Amino acid sequence: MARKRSYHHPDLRQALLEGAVRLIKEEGMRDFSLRKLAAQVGVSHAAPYRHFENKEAILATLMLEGHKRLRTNLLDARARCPGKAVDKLMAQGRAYLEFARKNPEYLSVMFSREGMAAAMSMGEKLGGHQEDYDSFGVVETTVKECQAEGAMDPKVDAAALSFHAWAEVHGLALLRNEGLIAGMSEIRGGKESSTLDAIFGIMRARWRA
Amino acid sequence: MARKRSYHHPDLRQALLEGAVRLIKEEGMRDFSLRKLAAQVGVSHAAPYRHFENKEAILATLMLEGHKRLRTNLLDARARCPGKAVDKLMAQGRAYLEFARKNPEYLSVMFSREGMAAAMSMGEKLGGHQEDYDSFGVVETTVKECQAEGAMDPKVDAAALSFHAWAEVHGLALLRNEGLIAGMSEIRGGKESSTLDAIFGIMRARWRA
DNA sequence: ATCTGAATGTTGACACTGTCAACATAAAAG
DNA sequence: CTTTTATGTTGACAGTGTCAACATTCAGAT
Repeated sequence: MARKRSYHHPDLRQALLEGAVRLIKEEGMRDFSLRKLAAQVGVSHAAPYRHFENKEAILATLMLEGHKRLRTNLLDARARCPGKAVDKLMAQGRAYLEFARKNPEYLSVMFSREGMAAAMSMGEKLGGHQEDYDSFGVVETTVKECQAEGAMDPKVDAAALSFHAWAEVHGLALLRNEGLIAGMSEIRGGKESSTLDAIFGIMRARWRA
Repeated sequence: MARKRSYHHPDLRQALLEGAVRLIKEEGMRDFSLRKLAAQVGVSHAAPYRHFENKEAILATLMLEGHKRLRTNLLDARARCPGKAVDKLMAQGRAYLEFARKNPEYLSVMFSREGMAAAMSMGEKLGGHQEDYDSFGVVETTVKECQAEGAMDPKVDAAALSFHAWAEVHGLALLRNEGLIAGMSEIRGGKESSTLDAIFGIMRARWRA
């Protein structure tokens, strides 16, 4: 019977965030509730309000955290991948999908609700480190490299190209997370992984100049 | 003061579905509640349970309805577009985006929650008309036409190609519905529509054999 | 060390939600 | 006309997000 923690929690804010991730992972985004979270952390049901304005705020924080992690994953993928910019872009696509598979709880938060609207307005409060959460910017940078290397048309708007690449992978990640790809693959007697490989093959071929 | 409707509603089930769409459109998916719906339709808070098992069931029905509508939109787009299969595919992409813009309430339902899982299991109850809800199948058919016309590699799995095309547009629709594209375009001093046009230009160029 | 104010945690309430059981009424079947 | 079935209503229950009032602990000034 570990003696009850002191009246003041050592770092409740952090404990709440970690507990939220765990809870969402276990019971899914839909059943996530503040009261359960408070109970799980071992604190009364209104305590979270000393650290977060409301439920949305804690989710928004998680969303920012997710973009931060995604960004480092993308950066890692680019750094680890030798070769041309196009290959780096493909590597980032795979990293995105892997992130989505391993952290569905983050992805469901990152692109739900008013989405980045809350994150954006909150990002301003966080001081000058907005870059840290700019996962999209990583893609855009790589796209520009592709243009510089002549793999993509330099006359086309880089943002449009980046959005296209992003949407391509983002849509794929969502469809898979909802089980659509697995379902379809099963119906046709195949496996999800092979279907995904095929799709990436198509992407690769299409992106080559 | 129209006299109070008879104790038995002429067609409560349909009224509930229509009311749900209206409510979701007005107040957004998040604030949608059964009790508000019941009140708006002018019926007591438990009445909906005579027509739907629970809240999810009514949303699932809406989801099916959405896929049905999307499907007809895609079919229309294909029928209306003369020319090669690749052009028909592009037309379907634009139709998808238009549907997403005009019916965000449907889209948010169609691809939320366990998504199609509920719809699939429910679709079986609806008898042999499952095709009517198979919006994905329309895309796959067109892709196969592309292969037959030599615009796409016939050796590549048609399902993989279709998923790729679907994800491409689906991701785009979601990013736009969340305001991301509009936001980015604004930042760069452009308009959402022109950004989208650019993206479609890219898609078209990439899909050409 | 003591007093004082701010930070943090708790309790109890409120309005709201989804859902169910018990009841009431209308329509259909016999 | 009676009985059964379909449909709508009322009232309850547990659970939710949120707030105000209260309690406790910590930090800084005296």
